[in-house]
Amino acid sequence: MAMMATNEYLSSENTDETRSYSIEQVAAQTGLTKRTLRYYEEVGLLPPTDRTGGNYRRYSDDDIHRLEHIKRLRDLLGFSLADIHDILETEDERDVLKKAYKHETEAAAKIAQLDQADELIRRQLHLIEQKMVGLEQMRTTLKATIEHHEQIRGDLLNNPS
Amino acid sequence: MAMMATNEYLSSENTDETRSYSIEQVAAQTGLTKRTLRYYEEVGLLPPTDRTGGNYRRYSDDDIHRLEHIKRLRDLLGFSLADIHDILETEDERDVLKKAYKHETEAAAKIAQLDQADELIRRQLHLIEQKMVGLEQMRTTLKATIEHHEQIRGDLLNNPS
DNA sequence: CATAACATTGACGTAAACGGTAACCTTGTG
DNA sequence: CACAAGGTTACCGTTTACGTCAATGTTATG
Repeated sequence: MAMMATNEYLSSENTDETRSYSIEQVAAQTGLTKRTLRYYEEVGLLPPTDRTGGNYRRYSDDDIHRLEHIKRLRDLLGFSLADIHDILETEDERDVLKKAYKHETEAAAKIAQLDQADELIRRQLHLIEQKMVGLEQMRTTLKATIEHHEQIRGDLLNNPS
Repeated sequence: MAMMATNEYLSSENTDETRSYSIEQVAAQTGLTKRTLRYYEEVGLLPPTDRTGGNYRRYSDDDIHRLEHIKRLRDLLGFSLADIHDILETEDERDVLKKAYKHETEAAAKIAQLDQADELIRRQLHLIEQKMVGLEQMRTTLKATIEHHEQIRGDLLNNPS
């Protein structure tokens, strides 16, 4: 059943390491619908993907990582797509800074760029930590209730009046 | 400036401890709009409030607490109103169990009820912990980046080539 | 007790985040 | 190479979570 898997990722002259995937494959892998994938591209969450000669979208591994990141931000953290857009923008900006950084020779300028990047990161960190405090608080409350119940159970067994 | 605050919460024969508030007061206190307050009641997030003779809503302290709880779940934790509805339902159910619990004399039955309540709580706990893992992961990544930058800054100062 | 300030219920409007369908084009497979 | 399977844009529909009148009734205050 798993024999004869000879050529599979060699559809073109793709001898190197960069894979590419159809929209259906990406949908299956990420758990997003094809409609959603197109939508995210439309609203600029995902940079325009590569296209085949026949105008078919081709997704890279980086695209998939970005999509998984988006999904985490959306589902786990409850950010709106607008929030996510901003967050990804600061991350992209970080990448830009990183590239500018390499071409910069003045140490002082380099440090200034690092400061600028850190500022963006700290804003995100603050948002995240705020959310964590809220979650932590809820968790503590719930756990306390469970432990309280545990204690009551003990009492009931020791003194079944 | 803070003198002569004689009668203020004595609009009716309200000699005891239960306060009541107008929709505008509640809106101011909770940061929700009046429209939102009515909407939350409409969709069953908030149980129908008391009304005055002229059909004006009157909110209790408990109502305010519930609204603040809803707001935390919504803003900090990014739950949808549907999610929140479920969460509050399990909490309400816990209260119901608690009351039934008091009228129950069989220890075995009491323990069964505790088990049932715990089941609901654990489901919530799981949801919350899932979100926390996601946040934790993001936070770690961001902090690592900042520390990395810190190290680069050090290198730049020691070796300003 | 007049009247300004506040409340009530519709009813319609809207932004976000997709779902679904139509009309048409591309690609892999026997 | 026929053709089923899958892709594209375009466009309209839907749900969620409210915003915004409008018409009307209520409450507080001088």
